[in-house]
Amino acid sequence: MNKLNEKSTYHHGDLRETLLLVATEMLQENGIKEVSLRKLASRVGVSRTAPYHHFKDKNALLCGMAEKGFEQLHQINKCGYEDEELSIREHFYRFIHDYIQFAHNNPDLYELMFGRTIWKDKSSTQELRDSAYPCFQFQVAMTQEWQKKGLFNVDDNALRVSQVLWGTVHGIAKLFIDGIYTDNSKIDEICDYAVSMFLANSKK
Amino acid sequence: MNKLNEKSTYHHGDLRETLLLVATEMLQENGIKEVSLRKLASRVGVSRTAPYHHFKDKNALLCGMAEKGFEQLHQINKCGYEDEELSIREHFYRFIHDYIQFAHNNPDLYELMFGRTIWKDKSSTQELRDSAYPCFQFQVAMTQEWQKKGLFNVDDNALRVSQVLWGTVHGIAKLFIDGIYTDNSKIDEICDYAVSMFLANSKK
DNA sequence: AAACCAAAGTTGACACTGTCAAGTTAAGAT
DNA sequence: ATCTTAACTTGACAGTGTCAACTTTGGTTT
Repeated sequence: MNKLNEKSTYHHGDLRETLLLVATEMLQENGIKEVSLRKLASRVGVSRTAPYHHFKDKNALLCGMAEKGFEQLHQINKCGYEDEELSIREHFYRFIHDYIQFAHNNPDLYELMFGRTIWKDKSSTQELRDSAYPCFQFQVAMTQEWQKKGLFNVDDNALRVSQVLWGTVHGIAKLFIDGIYTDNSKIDEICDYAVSMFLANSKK
Repeated sequence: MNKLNEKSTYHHGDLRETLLLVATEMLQENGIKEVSLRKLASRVGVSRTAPYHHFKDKNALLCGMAEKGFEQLHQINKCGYEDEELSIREHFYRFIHDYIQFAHNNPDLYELMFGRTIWKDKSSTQELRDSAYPCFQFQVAMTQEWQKKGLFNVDDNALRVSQVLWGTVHGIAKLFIDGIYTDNSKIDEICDYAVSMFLANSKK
């Protein structure tokens, strides 16, 4: 377990974390298609099947990577929300911009986090859900807070507002990172329009 | 070339179409992960590499499948739009509902049509683009028409309105079919809310 | 009618993938 | 000093996409 003494190569010491790290590197460099357990293992300098002592299968590894992604995104949301310099309206702006920016900066990770591969067929691990749900819930809580403060109609169901809101942000993000909206220079402009649309009849 | 005389088995006669058809069946049955060229070929009753005479590679086959999907979706949009019984507002309702319904009915096909696999890295075929772009453009044209008729603010950039609108619809659809929004019974409710949100300060 | 060509379909081969079973190493507890 | 057990390795298997070389066939040209 000595990271300093590098002599003992048989036991890696911190393989699980290293695998997650390097796999995420590979994901960002060449996309999900190039993330194979064998290439990963060889790049980390370990045998083909070593990862199986830390992850049940490839799906579990992918879930682990997505998990870290949700922690990042959650952190970004928190930071924006806790910035006391901003008005409510600015908080809302910032949420949308930061969210889409995150997706744009980490397209393959974002794809992984929200993609079918991980979520359908109940193939998500418990750990993934434990990291993703609080992130989702934080977004609902923020929306609720904004609603209370007059940004949205208080009569509307808060969950629905938040679902439509997240849908919009998620949809725009995906259309960009999947290469269907191709003009990246227009991201901010589209974000701005989305914001103004949501706040069209807000009193604040 | 005789479909009736089934004796000559060497030449299939209509392999390209059959491959697209059966591949799409496989997609709907067991998801993209179970669509392999070899299983497809064997199911069609042809050798492993026969498909290569009709599609450059697997990607081209997938593009071909998506192509058909866009034709379907385009048709659905047209049908809804050309229904003369409906008011403008109802047309708008119908577009959103039909769109999300299509995605919900064909989750894997929808995933394929709009996913990274096909669009990123310029890996889309010319034929796919020729079938997808008119479909996208029709949606922009509809939005423009609605804008003219007073559903949206005429001062806003029509392309932006349409991009945000499509983003919302696409995002909600994806969150459902990817298994992140899990309560399918709430689809209509969310659609309704999205519609009312977009038309909050419409004059019509 | 004979010869020919190009399209359509075949088999063999290769490198790559995820994953299992069985064996090896070594770190830490008794 | 011994033992347990987690971490790691090698060998093996079935499955994948795709290439090259070969065979069959239908239609066109002489």
